[in-house]
Amino acid sequence: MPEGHTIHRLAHEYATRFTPGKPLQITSPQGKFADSAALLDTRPLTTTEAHGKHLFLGFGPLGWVHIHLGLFGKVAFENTESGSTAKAAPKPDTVRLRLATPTAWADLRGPTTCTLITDAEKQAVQDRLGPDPLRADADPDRARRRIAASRTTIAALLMDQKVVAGVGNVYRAEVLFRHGIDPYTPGRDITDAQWAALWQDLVDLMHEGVRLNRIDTVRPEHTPEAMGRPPRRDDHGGEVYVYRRATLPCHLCGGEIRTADLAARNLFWCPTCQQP
DNA sequence: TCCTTATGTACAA
DNA sequence: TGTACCTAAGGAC
Repeated sequence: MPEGHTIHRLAHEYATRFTPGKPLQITSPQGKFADSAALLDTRPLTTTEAHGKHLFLGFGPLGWVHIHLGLFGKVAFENTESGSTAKAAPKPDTVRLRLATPTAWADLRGPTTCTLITDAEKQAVQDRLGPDPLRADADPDRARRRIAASRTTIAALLMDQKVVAGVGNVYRAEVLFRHGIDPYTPGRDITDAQWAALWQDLVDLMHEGVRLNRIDTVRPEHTPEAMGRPPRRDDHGGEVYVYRRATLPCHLCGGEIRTADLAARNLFWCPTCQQP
């Protein structure tokens, strides 16, 4: 479930479970990361960092493991210390990277990227990314300038990691709905006030996403309970206004949610609540 | 058991 | 714009 909130949560999880200092058994059961895993084996994880959808696991002078989950990547953590019985370890044949202590492990499967890189290479990755609403050092004006100069639609710009880092298909659809903005609005037509509100909302929503480990975007006054409707929860575990709700009635106006292809992704919006 | 789909990105043409 | 890549879940049979 990888948008930026997932990656920041993973950075925190890896850090709390494996730092500071304990030597780790580092392997690549699947083999595709075997050479680097051998280099890192028995070393401690020293720090972790997230920028947008990129995760960096720091191993001091040996560099960083750069992880990008892509669409399918997942990390499974297990602690065999507290639980009475360790869950049967899932099949190792797809595990790209395993960090393990005698009592805990973390298995990474299906990432689009898992490579050992240098400080300079890590910096180069980050230099290509826009501001991340989940990072304290983010400068929303950098994103603002790119958007203001662009004829590309705001829906496409929000997904462009060079513009804003960490926003994916769910947050993009939801934040545009929450501000009543037509996804096809060209970036240059987004006002300063609209951008300020979008950014602040992304900061709030994504922090909430980290905290809850899911994407919830429906305001309290619009929940099914508040609206007098039967309770519900979307497929992905949270509650949203438009994402993957094509042809269902809009929570606010009751009209049909629409979907369309935009840059090879599914866009969702309410044509009534999000007017040009 | 097969088919579709997915919260992503990179690269070729 | 199309395609390749990585994995697993859910639904149709």
